[in-house]
Amino acid sequence: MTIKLYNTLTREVEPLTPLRKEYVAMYSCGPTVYNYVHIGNLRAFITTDVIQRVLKAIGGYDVRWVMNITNIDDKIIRDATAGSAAWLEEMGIPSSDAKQNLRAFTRFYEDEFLKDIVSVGLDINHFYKMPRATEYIGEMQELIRAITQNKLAYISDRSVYFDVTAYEKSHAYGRLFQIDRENFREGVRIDADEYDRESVSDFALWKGKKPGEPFWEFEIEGQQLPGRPGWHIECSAMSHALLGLPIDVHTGGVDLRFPHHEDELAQCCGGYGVKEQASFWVHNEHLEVEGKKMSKSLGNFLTLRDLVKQGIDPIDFRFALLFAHYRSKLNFTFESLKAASASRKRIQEFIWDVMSVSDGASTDGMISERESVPAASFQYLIKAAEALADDVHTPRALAELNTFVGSVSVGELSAHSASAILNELKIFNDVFGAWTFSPRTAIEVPAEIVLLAEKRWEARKMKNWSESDRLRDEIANRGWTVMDGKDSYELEPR
RNA sequence: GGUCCCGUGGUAGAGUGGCUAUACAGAGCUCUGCAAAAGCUCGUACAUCGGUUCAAAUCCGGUCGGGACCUCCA
Repeated sequence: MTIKLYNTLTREVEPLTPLRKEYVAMYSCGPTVYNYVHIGNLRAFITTDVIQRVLKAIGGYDVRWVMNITNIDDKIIRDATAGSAAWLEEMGIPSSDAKQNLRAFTRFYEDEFLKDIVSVGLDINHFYKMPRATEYIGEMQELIRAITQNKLAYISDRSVYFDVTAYEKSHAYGRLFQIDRENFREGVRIDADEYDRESVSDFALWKGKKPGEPFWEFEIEGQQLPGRPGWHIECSAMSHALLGLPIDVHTGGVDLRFPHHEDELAQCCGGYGVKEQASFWVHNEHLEVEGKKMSKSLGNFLTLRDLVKQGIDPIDFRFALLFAHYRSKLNFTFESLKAASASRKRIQEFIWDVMSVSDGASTDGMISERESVPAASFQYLIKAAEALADDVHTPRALAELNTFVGSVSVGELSAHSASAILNELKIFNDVFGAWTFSPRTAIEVPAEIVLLAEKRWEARKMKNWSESDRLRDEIANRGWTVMDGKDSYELEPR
């Protein structure tokens, strides 16, 4: 199925035609590892994961997906120094070597990041590469030299800056974001750092070292400029090094359109001489918490840890996000999370019910069984797939999927049809990553509960309703629900 | 100051000129000794004011409200 995506470059939903025969090349801006990621960050990673999965499961493509780890930047340097309040015991003892501290500090948060994305349903095996910025310093320096040779950069005060004015003479700048430079907001700090640049729109490609900071040697134009890379350069260099330019899809949060992506694009065009860095630029909207942007001062700043502490299953969080389109702002509330959780369980129960009818015939990955799915219901699955192909419209796909579930009477299903349905649902789960197709795990019931239940069953057989109800209440008080069947009962945790 | 987005039922969230999702919660019913689970049914929502139109939640304008971005925030 052809996949359509909204492209920030054209402001339109367009069909994706991969540039290469073998695979779709996709690059996603990853985390800056100086803290735990918050749930807003996670939306970006879950979105990009789902896009990647749609390309595979619905588009039928192979995908080479790269997500970078930014392990060098101003905030990291600020926090990763000896004596910093942000330094945690788990990171070990800070040394006098700035680079070593940087490494210990960033590896810690990198590991935490990986744990977090895995728990919200990302599969590390889906990544073609997860490059660390500091491992591509050489490639970045190459690119900076190329840009400088093309007269699109200048050296000032031992740093290197991209010259936007020069670039604009031969290229369009502001393709992803309309910039109104005449009306920069008054009072906002224009110069975010202490480096010298000729124009406020210029940005640093390379920042000269300051005392105590980690640095790399850099020779350019016959000068030695020890320092570190600017923020935007890493994504340009790594997407080029690992995937080759242009790539098919570049993703990130809306806030990255400018300046980060705009500058990335300019660096690629100005340095590598390509017309495009990516065919598609895809940006996810932000997540809000209780109707407000997440911020520490509002006290609505949440990490995955905060949710887990409240007993929330990270997969429920993932699922809750998919109830909204990735380009809409999403209002995260605990109530909607509960709704998503119940909704996810309902489909899980359906899957297990169908599994119990299925003949277990595995036709994994084959769609030849489709005719076995009741035709009236099957159309909903088609619609669900179409919704996913149409700019990854997960809420519409879920609506169709729910309608599908409601349209199937599991009891009337043949074993063969049940298997066919399972195969179809597996394809959707390749996108949603929200369900399991392993058998229901039996839950260990404590012996005392079993004893009470047995006593109750006896009482019930004797039609001693009052005793039976009393025992049920007692079992309920201990956290279990009894469900009576025809000639047996089941216990479930409440 | 500039640029832009949004306001849909109790909640979340689709729809973007007529057919009006979906989920959760809630109500009623069926089933059940009573329950639970499940199934069925239901609510008649589109900020507000005006305009365009045979017809507007959907297009246009005003108002009110919320939000984002404007140099290193996903």
